[in-house]
Amino acid sequence: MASLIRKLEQFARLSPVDQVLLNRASTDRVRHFGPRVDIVREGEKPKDVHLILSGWAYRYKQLEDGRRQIVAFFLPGDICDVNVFILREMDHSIGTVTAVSIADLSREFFDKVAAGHPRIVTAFWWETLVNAAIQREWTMSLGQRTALERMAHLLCEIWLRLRAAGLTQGDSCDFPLTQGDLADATGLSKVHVNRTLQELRAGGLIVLKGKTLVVPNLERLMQAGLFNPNYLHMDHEGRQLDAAATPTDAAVG
Amino acid sequence: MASLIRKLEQFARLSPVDQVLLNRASTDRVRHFGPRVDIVREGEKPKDVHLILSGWAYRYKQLEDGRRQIVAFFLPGDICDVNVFILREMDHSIGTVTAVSIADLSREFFDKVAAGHPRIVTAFWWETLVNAAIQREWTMSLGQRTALERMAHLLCEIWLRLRAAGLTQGDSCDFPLTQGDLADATGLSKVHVNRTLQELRAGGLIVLKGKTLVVPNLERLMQAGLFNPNYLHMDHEGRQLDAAATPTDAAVG
DNA sequence: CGATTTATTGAATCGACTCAATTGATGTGG
DNA sequence: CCACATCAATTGAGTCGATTCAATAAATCG
Repeated sequence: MASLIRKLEQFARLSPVDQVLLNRASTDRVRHFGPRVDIVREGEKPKDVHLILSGWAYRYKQLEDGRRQIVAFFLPGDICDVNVFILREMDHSIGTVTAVSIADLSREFFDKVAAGHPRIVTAFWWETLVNAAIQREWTMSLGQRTALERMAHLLCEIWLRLRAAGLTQGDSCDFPLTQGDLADATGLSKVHVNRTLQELRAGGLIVLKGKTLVVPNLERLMQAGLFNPNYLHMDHEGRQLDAAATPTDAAVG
Repeated sequence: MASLIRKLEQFARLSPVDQVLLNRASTDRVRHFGPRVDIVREGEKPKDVHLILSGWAYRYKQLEDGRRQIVAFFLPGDICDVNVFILREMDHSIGTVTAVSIADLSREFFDKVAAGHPRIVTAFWWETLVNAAIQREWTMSLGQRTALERMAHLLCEIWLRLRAAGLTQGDSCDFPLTQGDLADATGLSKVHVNRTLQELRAGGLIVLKGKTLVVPNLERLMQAGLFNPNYLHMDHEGRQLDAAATPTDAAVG
């Protein structure tokens, strides 16, 4: 599908044959889910790899006593976990935020890719490495950043990822997460998320209302979140150093 | 080297040819570092993949103002990041705790593996997926677990990983981390780490003195840390196969 | 439209932090 | 091998960021 190819092309030049393969894989076995539903549950045997075609989802883990941590967000074009099926069981669950469409990618698809599509292999490695970097950055946020920084940082990450996927319109975007979701993602309480968002609003860093987020000045939000975009590794081929200093119009893709 | 092969064999059966290749790669270009030294720095162009032959190291990120987060520990047999060199620059640093020996694995090595050693490819994917799972678990810890749970959890993880590498002796092991390291890894202050360790000691969950850790009762420590080992994916099919190789003191250097 | 979820506000509390000082290890050079 | 310096661990006291509890207001939905 468009946003996956677009994303992967950021990194590796895909041949027409590569693209045909990806297109076929992403239209072959498609499933649809409603909002607030589990796609995958901890303990299950992973059968396929999931490609998000549309909608938002998250990866989460839960403790016996109910404490829940969202450990990642999935946006359109994201692949849940390249090659997970080599593991015996899932160590986490995946749930939807909005209605979601996914394509199931089979083991056979990956075997085929491995056998004859080196560019896609490289692109998948890149996706994997970036996801790992994002996860590290979350660790950093939860360990070191204050509530305000953490929230600002998360919003920057989502914003840049949405923008790279072509899902922002000017300085605004759809934003279906509730404050409860943000709480589970940032490790804060719902109440404190509310207060933190108010602080960001008061500083003119965001406008968040209904299910729309507006970022009037990405630079300032990045500063507030001590956000350094290097970990997203959106800067390959011709892109210059210092993507941080480059304002919004340096859209990716 | 022994502990890498041992680890990978846990997951995939490696052929003699596979093993020769790995052995050659891990004795080919070896470097030695002192304790408390950086092996890799944020911003550098990743040139090789590093395999830890001996010693402890960590991956860390740092903010402008000095706040530092350790995001992962490396123990003997660990590979820093399969395939990192496809990224333009490092988004984090790697530093040593003790003296460390590493082998540098080149791009050519990985190309060779990809071309003719499917078992190693699978094993590397497994390593990658497990590392990702560990990172998620850290996110969970930092976001949801209390100081005590967090510390207990971290100690469990390190313990199991050391044990899998054959680096525990009965119920004790070498433990070169300072309370400052533990603070940077758990997102707690040094003072609070100290108090948390005392609490664990008082509960008889650990004995930590000098640079030695004793875990008298792993079960209880796991309970204290709400530790579920599933995320380490140590339970796979391949393990049954080699009943011959028993976990004794297989040399690590 | 009532029902339910989501967002907001206030007040009291607590876990973890900072500051600051002391003790205990470890290490090094004379 | 001691003396000194340094780094790591411990303890106490006061503070603060974020939490919990609790209630109300505003959206959203069937």
